[in-house]
Amino acid sequence: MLEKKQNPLFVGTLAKGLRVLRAFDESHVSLSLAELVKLTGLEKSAVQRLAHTLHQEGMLERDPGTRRYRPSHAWLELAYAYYWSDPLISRALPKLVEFSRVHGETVNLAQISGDHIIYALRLPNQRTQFAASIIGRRVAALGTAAGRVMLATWSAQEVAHALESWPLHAMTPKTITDRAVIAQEIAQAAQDGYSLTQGQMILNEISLAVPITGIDGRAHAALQVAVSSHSFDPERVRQELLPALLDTASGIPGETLMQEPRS
Amino acid sequence: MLEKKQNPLFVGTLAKGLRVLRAFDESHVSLSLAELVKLTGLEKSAVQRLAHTLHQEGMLERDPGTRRYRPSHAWLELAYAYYWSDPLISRALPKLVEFSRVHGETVNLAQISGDHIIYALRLPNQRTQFAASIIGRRVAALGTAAGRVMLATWSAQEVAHALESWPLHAMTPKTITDRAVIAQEIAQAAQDGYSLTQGQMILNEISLAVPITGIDGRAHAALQVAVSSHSFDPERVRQELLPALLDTASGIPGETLMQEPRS
DNA sequence: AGTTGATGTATCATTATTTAATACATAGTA
DNA sequence: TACTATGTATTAAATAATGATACATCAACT
Repeated sequence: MLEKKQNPLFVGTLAKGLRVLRAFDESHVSLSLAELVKLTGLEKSAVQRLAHTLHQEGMLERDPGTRRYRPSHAWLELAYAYYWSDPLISRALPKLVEFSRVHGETVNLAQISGDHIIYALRLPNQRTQFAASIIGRRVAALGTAAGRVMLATWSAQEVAHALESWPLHAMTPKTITDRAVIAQEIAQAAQDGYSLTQGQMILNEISLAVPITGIDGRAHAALQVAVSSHSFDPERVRQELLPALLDTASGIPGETLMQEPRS
Repeated sequence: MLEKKQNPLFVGTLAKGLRVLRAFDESHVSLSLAELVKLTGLEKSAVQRLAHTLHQEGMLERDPGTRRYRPSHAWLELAYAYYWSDPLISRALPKLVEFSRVHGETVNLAQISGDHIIYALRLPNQRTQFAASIIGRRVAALGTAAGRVMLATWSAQEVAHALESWPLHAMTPKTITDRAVIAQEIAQAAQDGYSLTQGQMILNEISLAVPITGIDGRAHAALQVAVSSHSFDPERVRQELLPALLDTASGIPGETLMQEPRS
């Protein structure tokens, strides 16, 4: 039915079901059948059946009154399984907790995910925007200190490729959209071993990121602290937070050397 | 192919795909094709196709060397969508952050989910077990202070039903498995407005929970603090933490009165 | 009240898709 | 080298998903 022919191993029905799940996001917190039809582009009958099945299987809640579908607790259980599956998480979490406890500032673990970063762990400390406090958020990597400091550990070709092809979205009036400037920032981060941004995601926010590097020196994750520019200026961040953050990051091995044994 | 006949709206293929996803948990962090076959009970060919599709669609990572499948970052994105969809989360989060900042102790938001509780928000402060620090964990409700204090706001019939039919698993040598004793605890919690347990989930841990009640007085969520019995005794918890926790919980409305508008 | 339009629900013949068996490929072990 | 377990590829067969359609329900408007 769809124009795109695939490998015979491809199960279209499952892919469609996933499209229904992924229709939910921060601007679509609950969806009616008709809305699902619009968002997924699937047939009304198909959405009816898929949503029914997802509901039966406990993946979607349904409001009996409005008949709208919502994500279920199962979506949090999946995150739980993810956390166990990613070996970096268990190594990083205690260090983040310790940093948060000592410094009382917001600290995050970001991982590269294609051309975005995703926040895998967040320990919010100050009042901040909701989106900036919850895990799973994806942001264009080039626009973040975390993304830049990871790129700073990569090869020149990889950086060049990222600079010309990765997306970049203006989030605040101060967001840098000039890729040449970002190239500079990455080069600077490569020298300094950290990246610091101001007001890129949220106004009046200073963000400091350091890489979590593996044995080959390449980073796929970064530690990041976010502070308000009302309480900090960049210099104070460098003096008070940077050494501790570097220290914390160095205590987190960036790579696993062995595979999991059979279960 | 399965013996169970369903509503014609039920799409079996999608349900099978979900079974593959749900095969991953804390003791199955990565799975080979053969292991997926065992765990899901599906045909090898089916698993081959479903896993292939989930991989194509970005729901499963695959190690090119070992050919084992793992959860992908998409699992965290789903949690992100969940957080936006549940209106309690955005109301509770800033209060939890504030509590955590002021008291420096671990605080959680638990929600009832069938006969289990699920930890929807966690702000760990002290070093503690990994499982106790990450969101999405489900625990038998009767065995937790949070579950008991929620039940304490329910009707006598509901409590009776829960006491006789809900599961209960011994996690530590001190775990109470006598349902009569738990009945007592619930009755006590109904009087006190809080529930306090010691060493039920983790030895040397004291857990204090208070309900988040809606206008009808029934709770579907609870705030819970966990402290080490090395630093606290129950009396000190009651004196130092309980008033603040009650205060925090009372600042979180437990129910929404209006529905979301169309998108 | 009655009409209209939008949404959710139910049914069913058609056929495209999944199925499950099998054969082949590859890798690790004895 | 042979053996076993695991992953991959290819089919014919028929099951199970499809999508069109009809019906039901509800809200808004005249």
